[in-house]
Amino acid sequence: MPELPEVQVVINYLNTCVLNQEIVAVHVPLPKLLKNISVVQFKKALLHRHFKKIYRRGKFLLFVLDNDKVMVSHLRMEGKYNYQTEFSQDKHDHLWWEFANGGVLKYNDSRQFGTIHFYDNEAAALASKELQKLGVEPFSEEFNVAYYYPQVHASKKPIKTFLLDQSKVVGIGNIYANEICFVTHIDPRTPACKLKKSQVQAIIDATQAILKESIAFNGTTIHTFTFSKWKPGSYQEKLQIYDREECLRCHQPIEFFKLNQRGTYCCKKCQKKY
DNA sequence: TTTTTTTCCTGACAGC
DNA sequence: TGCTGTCAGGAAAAAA
Repeated sequence: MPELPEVQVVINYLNTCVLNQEIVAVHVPLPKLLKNISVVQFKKALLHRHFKKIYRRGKFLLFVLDNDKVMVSHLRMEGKYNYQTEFSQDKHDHLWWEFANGGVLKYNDSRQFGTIHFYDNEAAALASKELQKLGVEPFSEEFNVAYYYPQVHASKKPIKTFLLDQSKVVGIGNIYANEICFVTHIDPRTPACKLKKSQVQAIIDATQAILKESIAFNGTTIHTFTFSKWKPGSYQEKLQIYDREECLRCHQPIEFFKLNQRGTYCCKKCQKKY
């Protein structure tokens, strides 16, 4: 389940293998993946072009073509990219590009939740319905107390749910939201508005530290599918509370419950509710 | 307006 | 073995 670190790792990977290669064929066996363009138009738009720049905004991947048009991909739950030097089709490969050098980039998505949009240029992509409402990047200078605290203070949502809100700060998903609450000793159910400025600062610091460290470990891989050629990350070994039964700090059993339909972990002793 | 619930989808797994 | 039910979760849409 890709959150910001996983998407960044994918971006780094794609930049090593598919940049500046001429696309000679496009296959889309699952047309519903394409949200605002037909299969015919999509193929026509990509044929004989190449990707000149690949980067991310939040959890969205932007593939900029040499004619400035942009493909925007969101992996949602299980989407993944695999590059192969020789083509072999795996189960759930829903889209792939063949390059002039013989390489193939495949998009694989067992749950079919991922989306692909297509825009005339970067400005149009960034102004689109999906990207336009995104909040600040967690590694940017804009992600600071002056920006975040007033919004946290104005919300009655549980803090963990608030952290997942991509219109405030992008990139945090369920796993890292759990980790951030644990590291900052805050019960995930605490209403956001109850938190002090110093705690919001601690959340900002923890968010940046955790996401950064996870990228260094190639992200978190919770579900590994045998058909995937994608090299899994190893940050799951560093997770302090997600998927654990006993607290690393105090060895008490960790409480597990659903908070707004999301699996939530909390150590009653180490995390305080306000 | 803000927050919560439902929906999308398939594979893994538990229980019978 | 094989069926049924439940769960996982990002984000849009619908409901409260």
